[in-house]
Amino acid sequence: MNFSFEVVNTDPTGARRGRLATPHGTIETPVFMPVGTAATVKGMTQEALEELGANILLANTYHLYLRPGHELVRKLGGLHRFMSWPRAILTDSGGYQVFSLADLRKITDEGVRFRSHLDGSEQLLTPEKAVEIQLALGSDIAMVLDECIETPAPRDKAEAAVRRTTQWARRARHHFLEFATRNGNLGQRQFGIVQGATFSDLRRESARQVAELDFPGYAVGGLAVGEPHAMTCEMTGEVTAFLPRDRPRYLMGVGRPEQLADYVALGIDMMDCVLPTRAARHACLYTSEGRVLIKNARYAQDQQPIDPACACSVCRRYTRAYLRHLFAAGELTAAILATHHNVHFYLDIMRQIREAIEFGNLGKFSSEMHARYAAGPV
RNA sequence: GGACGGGUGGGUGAGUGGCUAAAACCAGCAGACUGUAAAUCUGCCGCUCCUUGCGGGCUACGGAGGUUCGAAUCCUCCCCCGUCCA
Repeated sequence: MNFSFEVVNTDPTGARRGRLATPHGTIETPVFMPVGTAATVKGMTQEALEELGANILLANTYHLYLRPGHELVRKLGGLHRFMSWPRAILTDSGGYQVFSLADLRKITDEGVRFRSHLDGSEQLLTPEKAVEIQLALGSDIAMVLDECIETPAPRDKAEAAVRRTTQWARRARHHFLEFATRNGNLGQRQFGIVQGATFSDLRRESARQVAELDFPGYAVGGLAVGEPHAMTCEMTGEVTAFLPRDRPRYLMGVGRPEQLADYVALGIDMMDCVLPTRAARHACLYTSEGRVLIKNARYAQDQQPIDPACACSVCRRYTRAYLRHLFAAGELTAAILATHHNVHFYLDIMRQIREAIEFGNLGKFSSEMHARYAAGPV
């Protein structure tokens, strides 16, 4: 199956209903991609993800490079076969680790030197290396290595990150096209990434520069890393206006349940976030009425499901009281059930968003979500 | 009956004269989490008062007395627990 993207519908807000075809299946967009950094969505099996209708997962270049190693994965038939995931995979480049492992790395124009958090060994990740690792993994979509910085950031730092991100994108693009031609590529596509922190002009400039490299898809990076939601939206809007309409747009690392529709309304087609899975492991459950902090004493005798309006298998079978007990007891099943529910909830939000775009009432959906989540934990 | 060892905040358990309302861990309560170094991290955790502060008062280290400016810490007696000897 060839890689292609088509916008099948738009609504007045600027939201797009689309279809992204990959070698591992066609994805209805806007889409939310559960994060499976180390070739697993923590707390979930691949069969469960398939049942929930996840059509694309995220995995991480840097983490899989360190362990088990991209060459091993290649030898074992690529990431899809290795982890037995027949649907699409997008691999992040390690750019986020530039941000999150700030105290363990050093950036130069050449690339990023990491001190491995696993064994302390020094590792060099370059734009070219990130390309090669991802080709070995065989993901459907490979991200270029970028420099992700915190927000708010000083102007000069943001400028430097944009300059380097563009420079790296150029190198990554060339290397990808050349290396793939020489060594074979089973249909992987490469996405560019826009940076620019919270500066509108830098965001626009970054978008313009990266778009020149003619990627089949574009990501907006470096957002939701400290700035307020309104700023995230403002910057996203600045960028999407400058990206080609016929290519998928991926807003990296977002968001909270009530924020997803906002990004979609700004023309975003793809999102990913660790929040549903991480929060689940930390006993934070997302529901149609807001967040449920299931460890709270108030749920000790609550015989309702997590979310009475939810159709997931966990809500059909287990009570809040039982979930609370599992968390209190430190049982692994707590994380498994909570993760299942939250991922279902996120994927269901996306289903509703896609439907809302078709019916032209995405704005209404968005304001309802915000209203329900405004009050804090239920 | 005797010899040792020991009794500390909900639990385990540090502390052997003032820096101790008393370490640490657990439990409990609450919160955070946005391209995952996260089954993690943070705060509170004797009672009480207020002008919420490195604030005041009270109570507290088995019990009762005592020494001392000052005691969970030293002394005396008593109670209880454990081990061993009769």
